[in-house]
Amino acid sequence: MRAMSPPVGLPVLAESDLVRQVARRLTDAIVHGRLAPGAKVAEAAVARELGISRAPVREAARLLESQGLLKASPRRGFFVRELSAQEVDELYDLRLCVERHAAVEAARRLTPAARDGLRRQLDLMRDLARRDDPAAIVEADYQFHRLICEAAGNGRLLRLFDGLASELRIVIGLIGRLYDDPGEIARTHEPVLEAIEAGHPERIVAHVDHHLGVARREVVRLVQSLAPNP
Amino acid sequence: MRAMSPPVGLPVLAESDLVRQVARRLTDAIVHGRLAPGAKVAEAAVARELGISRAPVREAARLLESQGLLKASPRRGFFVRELSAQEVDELYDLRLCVERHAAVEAARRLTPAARDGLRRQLDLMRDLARRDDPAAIVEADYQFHRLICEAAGNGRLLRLFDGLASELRIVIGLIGRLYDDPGEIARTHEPVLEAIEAGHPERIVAHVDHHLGVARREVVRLVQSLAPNP
DNA sequence: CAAGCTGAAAGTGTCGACAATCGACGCCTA
DNA sequence: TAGGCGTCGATTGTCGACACTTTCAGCTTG
Repeated sequence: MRAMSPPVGLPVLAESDLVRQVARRLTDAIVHGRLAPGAKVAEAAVARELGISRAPVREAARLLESQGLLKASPRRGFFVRELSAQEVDELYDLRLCVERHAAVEAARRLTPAARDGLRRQLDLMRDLARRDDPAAIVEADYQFHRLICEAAGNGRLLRLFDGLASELRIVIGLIGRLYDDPGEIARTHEPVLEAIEAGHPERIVAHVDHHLGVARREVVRLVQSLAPNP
Repeated sequence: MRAMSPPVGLPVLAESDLVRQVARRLTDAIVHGRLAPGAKVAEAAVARELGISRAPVREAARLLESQGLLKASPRRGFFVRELSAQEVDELYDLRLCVERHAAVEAARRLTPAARDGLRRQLDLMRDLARRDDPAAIVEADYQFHRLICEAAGNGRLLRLFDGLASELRIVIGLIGRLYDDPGEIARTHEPVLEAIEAGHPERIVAHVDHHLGVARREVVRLVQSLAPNP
């Protein structure tokens, strides 16, 4: 039942729940850019590399397809999703929609613990900005937004945010350095948190809009510069 | 540049993709109540019934799991998702968030064609209300909201709406008769469309809020009355 | 009579195999 | 030399098989 052939290289996966593990590994490879957009994900190759059979790989691929990380082309296989500038724009449109709501809700039911978590995350970002570690900053940025969604107290909203964010990571992981001035991130996040703490819905929406608007323009522009062909 | 042979080769050959077909059948069975919430979906049984092997069934089940229609329990199989009143509430929260945005965007870029489509859909609902066909009314209701999301011109938003709606269908299909007064549906939709045509964001949001708020309370109440036991 | 144990049946997780299909390469034809 | 056609290898879609788990009915026991 276990793979008998001695596969070289990668550690053989533990049994059961292979699907989730494969999905995690593939996701990781995609958001970290080891699998570039458009790259083919051959089931046989993945299976060989992990020392398992193709069945779990196929199921994991379906999972990632439904999350928008892979694209299935019948009879041809799975490919890492390619995001056009317009699709990135659409994604940010939804993020705006979702995060406005999340921030307002988070303000309505802000617990001291959630507030502290957000403050700590902001401090962390300021710290990372000083050290100039682009990857860590992007991660911390993501976590800050995620904490807001978490504080909104709607589990499904959080899942939705994760889905949008993971799709965006396809391109963001590629970009590497998202902002020219790392310190800018902390500065644009701060008013968002302040507005949440103050609890003024209009100010919250305004600041979220501004912050995401800046990020959106940046990412869209970078995506366009990456793929300038029609 | 090469000249592609047939400029319009519309009929893509029937994808021999069993997975999609199985997914469609299972989805159908769930939203039409033939598979009740909590029911076990045994792959072997489904495969036997359809005369195919288990592999495509498993993949289809994963697909539906990611859509929230099924729930996977490791080593035990797949079960039709059970929605608590709170989860339904959360779903409506997201619908509110998404449909507000969709309606405002739809108003911003309303084409005559989209406007006509919405008007026709409203007429259809009025018609169905007179005939008192609950299932058809629910379907027409769904289509009206979907048209608004379509008019918003964001493909991903539409997919998101479809996801939320299909989850809600688990319970709505169960309820059967959603409103006591069928004519009420048309009446609560009308101001939404009018606000969209008028193009006043605040009025749009207000009417969407009101309409969905009514529906939400109704569905949540019915779900609670259906499953008040632990 | 209820509770716990036992064993078999059913079902899942995974595997290797096989036919159908796709893409690429090279050959033939103008 | 450019373009179309057939063949070959590689990959996908699907299948049946097997070991391990879970479930459940029937039996034993307190």
